[in-house]
Amino acid sequence: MVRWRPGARERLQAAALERFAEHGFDGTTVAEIAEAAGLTERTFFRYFADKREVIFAGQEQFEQVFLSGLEGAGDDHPMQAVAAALDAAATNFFPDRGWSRTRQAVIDKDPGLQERELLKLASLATAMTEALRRRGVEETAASLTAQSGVAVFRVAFGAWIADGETRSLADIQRAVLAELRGLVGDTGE
Amino acid sequence: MVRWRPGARERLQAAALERFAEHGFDGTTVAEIAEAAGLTERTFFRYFADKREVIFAGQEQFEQVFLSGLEGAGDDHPMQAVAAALDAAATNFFPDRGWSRTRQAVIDKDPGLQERELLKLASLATAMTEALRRRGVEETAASLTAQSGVAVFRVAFGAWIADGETRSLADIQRAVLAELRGLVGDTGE
DNA sequence: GTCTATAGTACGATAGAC
DNA sequence: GTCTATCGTACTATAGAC
Repeated sequence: MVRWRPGARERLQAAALERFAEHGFDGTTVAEIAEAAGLTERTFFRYFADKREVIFAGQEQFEQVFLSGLEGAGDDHPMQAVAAALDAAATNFFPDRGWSRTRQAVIDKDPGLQERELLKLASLATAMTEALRRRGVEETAASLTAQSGVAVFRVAFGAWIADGETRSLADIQRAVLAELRGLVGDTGE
Repeated sequence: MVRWRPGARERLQAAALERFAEHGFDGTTVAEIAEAAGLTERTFFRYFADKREVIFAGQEQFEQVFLSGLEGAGDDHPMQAVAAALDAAATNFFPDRGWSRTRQAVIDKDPGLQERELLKLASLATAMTEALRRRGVEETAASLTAQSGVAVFRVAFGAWIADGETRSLADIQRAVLAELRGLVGDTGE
């Protein structure tokens, strides 16, 4: 007989997503999530700094995939390094489109979760900015490139989980990036 | 003898910013802010949905200036319309660099306020996306253009409030936009 | 694991302005 | 009388302190 079953973190995350999807984020208390996972409220907060974090765990890994993609890129134009990072992220991080759809539907219904998502994406942009700086890219350029990359990811991800979409995330990202080039590049000043 | 002084909202905002700057966001309670404004906690929440909102009031006006700038633009390339919106916003909305610095310093110290700021900027991007759609711009292009515009604003605003900076926000924005064009446009695929 | 401060909600009471 | 700004109280949940 074990004193506690392993995988507490994962059980909490699964229970949370399930209940959020059914009763909404505000309609679910931390106590309910903990109980469904066979734990106490106190334990929940040992794993997650706040209630929202249970939806965003694994962020470090997510960021890491982008950064590895960046490092792996050659000594190219910064925007090409970001393109490589997007490719690396798409092929290494999103296995299950259905799960992504459920999770995003939960987030899209709650402003508090949207805030947290934006903070995570901003943190990703900051990390990419710093990585570009380390490659010798100047401050403003690094920041703009990183933010453009995140914008491409956001738009592409939204398309990827749309109903009926069958292309891979990597394919969509390449298409979106090409479109961005056309939009921003030749404005015929 | 009047029962209540006018300008309750403004008094609350001023008291809040002052105290946040001195004791931090977490180090200030709603009750303290209300008391400093000669009101009660209950009244605070009549004006602001939550504690963070007191820092972000006037957002509708801010958004409106961007949208007016967009509408005012001719039948140009979408990115040029966004450039016009940025110009309009810079010339009509930021009178006091010192106040902006204080406010931003408060925000930059608190992740909760950063989240809210990102949500507001995302809401601005959404509004600009919809305005572009109304001009006949296709969905993905509208979203990318709007997000690029907001990215330019963020980077330029950060530079504008930096120590020693003397250029106008409008000037900085034009420079940043030009840099973005160079970065995204000619990646020599 | 218990205790507590704070944020935020719900419903209601009061009282001046008109 | 209606409208609107304020305040009172009681309550729940989050989150941090002990």
